[in-house]
Amino acid sequence: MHIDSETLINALRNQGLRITEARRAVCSIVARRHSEHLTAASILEEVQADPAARADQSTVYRTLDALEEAGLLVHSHLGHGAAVYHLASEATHQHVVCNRCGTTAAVPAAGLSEWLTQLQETTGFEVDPTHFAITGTCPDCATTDT
Amino acid sequence: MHIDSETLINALRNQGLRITEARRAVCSIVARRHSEHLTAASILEEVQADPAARADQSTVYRTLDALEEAGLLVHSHLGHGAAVYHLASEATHQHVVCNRCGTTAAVPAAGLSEWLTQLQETTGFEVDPTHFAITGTCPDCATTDT
DNA sequence: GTATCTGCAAAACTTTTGCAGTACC
DNA sequence: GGTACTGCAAAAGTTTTGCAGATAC
Repeated sequence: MHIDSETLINALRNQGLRITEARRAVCSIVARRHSEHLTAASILEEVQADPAARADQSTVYRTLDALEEAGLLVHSHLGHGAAVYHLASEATHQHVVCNRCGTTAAVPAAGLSEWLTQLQETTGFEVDPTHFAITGTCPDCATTDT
Repeated sequence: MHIDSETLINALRNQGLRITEARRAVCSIVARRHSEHLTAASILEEVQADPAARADQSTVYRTLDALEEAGLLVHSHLGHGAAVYHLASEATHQHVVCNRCGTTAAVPAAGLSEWLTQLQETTGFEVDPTHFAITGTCPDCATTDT
């Protein structure tokens, strides 16, 4: 289910936030590229590439924060570098990340939820299944170099 | 099983690396404080506090890298901030990290290994169970503020 | 003696912040 | 009109790098 730009904008409006060009631009990019691993840097680059919509770095971060506050967006740390952002509605999947090439793969839901439940019961933590990444070595890198 | 400083030093020597005061100092700290969540900053602080062993920031990082290369040390990212280092021999446990207060808890092994095996089979990744952190909200923070 | 290490300093990289001006409602 | 947002610029925090000099082997 894809969220469109308007949905994001409306959600911001419902939070009492003002709708500005910069926010429209960021929402538009986030909505359009919802299936990718968006980093703040790539969003920034795309916003600044559009002469009609340029927004400053700090504005991009502040907008991403606002979207997170509103519960529409989540970020996760997939590796050593920058955080990646996804729509909260799509954040139901987890990732394994290759620690050599950065390739990611989706973690199959099977088995995960039982384990998370168990983890939650044992530790008392309310585990957030959207904010973690698992590292490993992808099949390609594993064969390329033992 | 605790690794002592000499074991680390010897391993470095076996890699053909030179044994310097700075490396001894870092190895000593890592060995002594093996059970803690050591950050580069805390190691640096401790090294510099010892007048007989001061080492520069860059030297600390380079030594930690060398120990990782040698397979004696691993680092993981538990949150938004700095990486934490542990001895590879002790890196058999995983962590849940509270995304509010930073408290960590150990993940019980029960259930984990089956799930990891399953994950490994499905994705083809050689999953590294030592380098990931799971975020969530710890019991304290969950009650403090809903 | 020489290749490796070290210290220093500065840069790289991501993210945050202060502040004066702009624009949304 | 007033408050919230923006852009700019600079800072903060962690990690990396270039280089000249020191040191382990």
